Amino acid sequence: MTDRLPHTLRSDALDNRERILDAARALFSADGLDVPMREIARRAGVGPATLYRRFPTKQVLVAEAFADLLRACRAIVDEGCADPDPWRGFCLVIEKICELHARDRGFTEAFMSTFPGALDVAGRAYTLRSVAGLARRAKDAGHLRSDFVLDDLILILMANKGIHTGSVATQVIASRRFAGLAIQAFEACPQHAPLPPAARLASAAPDSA
Amino acid sequence: MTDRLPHTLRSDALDNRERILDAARALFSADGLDVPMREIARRAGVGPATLYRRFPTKQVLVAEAFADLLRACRAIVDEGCADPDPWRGFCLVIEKICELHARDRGFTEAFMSTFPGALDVAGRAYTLRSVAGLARRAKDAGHLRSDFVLDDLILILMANKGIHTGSVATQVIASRRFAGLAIQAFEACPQHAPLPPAARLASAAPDSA
DNA sequence: ACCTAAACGGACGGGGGCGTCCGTTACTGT
DNA sequence: ACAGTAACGGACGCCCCCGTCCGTTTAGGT
Repeated sequence: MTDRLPHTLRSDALDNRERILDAARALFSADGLDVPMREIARRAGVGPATLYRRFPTKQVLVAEAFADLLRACRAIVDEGCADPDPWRGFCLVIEKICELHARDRGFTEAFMSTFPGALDVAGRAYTLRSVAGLARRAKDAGHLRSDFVLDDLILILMANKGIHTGSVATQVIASRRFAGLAIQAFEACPQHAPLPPAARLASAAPDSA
Repeated sequence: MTDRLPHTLRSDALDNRERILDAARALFSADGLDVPMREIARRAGVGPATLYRRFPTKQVLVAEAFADLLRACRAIVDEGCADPDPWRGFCLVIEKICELHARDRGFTEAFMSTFPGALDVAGRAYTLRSVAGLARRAKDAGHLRSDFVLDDLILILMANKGIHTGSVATQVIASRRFAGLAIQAFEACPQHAPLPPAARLASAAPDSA
């Protein structure tokens, strides 16, 4: 290494980085995002300085820790959009994302931007647009109620976040039940009473659905 | 006053007590339960010691601060139960309680026993039983879906808690919309797909509904 | 084997919340 | 008016978290 600026980490550094991410994922998942940085460091078997050297701010750590889970989230949306039956795809998105959030408390907080900007906004906007298209098709197929707006999905996700139980197991069960209720509410139905107006929740919503 | 143990407070003490409760209500309502005790004291214009003298623990303060709101909550349930149309009463309970929670963040946290034991369990159990009776009648009338269980109501309340927005105004709008969706999901409907099983959330539920 | 710099982590100072003690203030009843 | 005591609040010590510095260790190229 005769050159400056080594863009490659030393083997031990890389190892520690991986252990830190593992520890962060485990703790965030169980206890939410507000675990002390030092506890992550302790669990990873490194000093606080090492943690801060690798991830200068908590947001960076959160973003890196949940990068693949966020990818999984986007994959779910893509899978739903790929379904030939738009209503089935729509239901699948709700069910799977609710379950994902039920399994990981930290991810939910990160996803809902408790830490603003922790997750990339660009991808989020794109994902929202995909879901909007899916909803459009589900409406045209006559399965999704016509007064559904994208904000309703955000609303449901936010609401799902509020479900806290003791264990992850019951959390998942409760969340599944909730998703079932939500789907029921979204399904087009002849007796269809008009809903109260929706609140504007998503920042970007060019045409609402 | 020649006797010991004055069970009556001095006038200034009583005044301060009232100001503390007001400050606590205002701050809890806006920011949730985890505002620092000192900030409540500061806002009330008293020293920290006075606050701790009057309310030895935060739970006591919370319980006293939300006593009347809790009464309002019970009044809503009573009103719903008194409605000759059980389904209308049931809807009213959901709508009003959701709105109440939307208006006061601290009350929601207290109600959901983020602080365990902050609100009296006895009254809660009684209230739950009342709602159970109401649900029973709404089912018999054929308006509430038959697979509804009391835990679903808890679930909805927990979910409603998860809805956070910037202002109280949008919070209420969002919560109203959510209540509308919940009611829609609970309404008996011919196309009625079976729901995923419910999780056990309420501690006391002798016969579930 | 050796040298260099990357990497490490113990330790520090700062900030904030908590609950309590104690000297001072000011109600209240005579 | 006065005494006596309830009530007050500034200040203290404790703990936990944060982010950084610096002396030490160790990987990795020669």
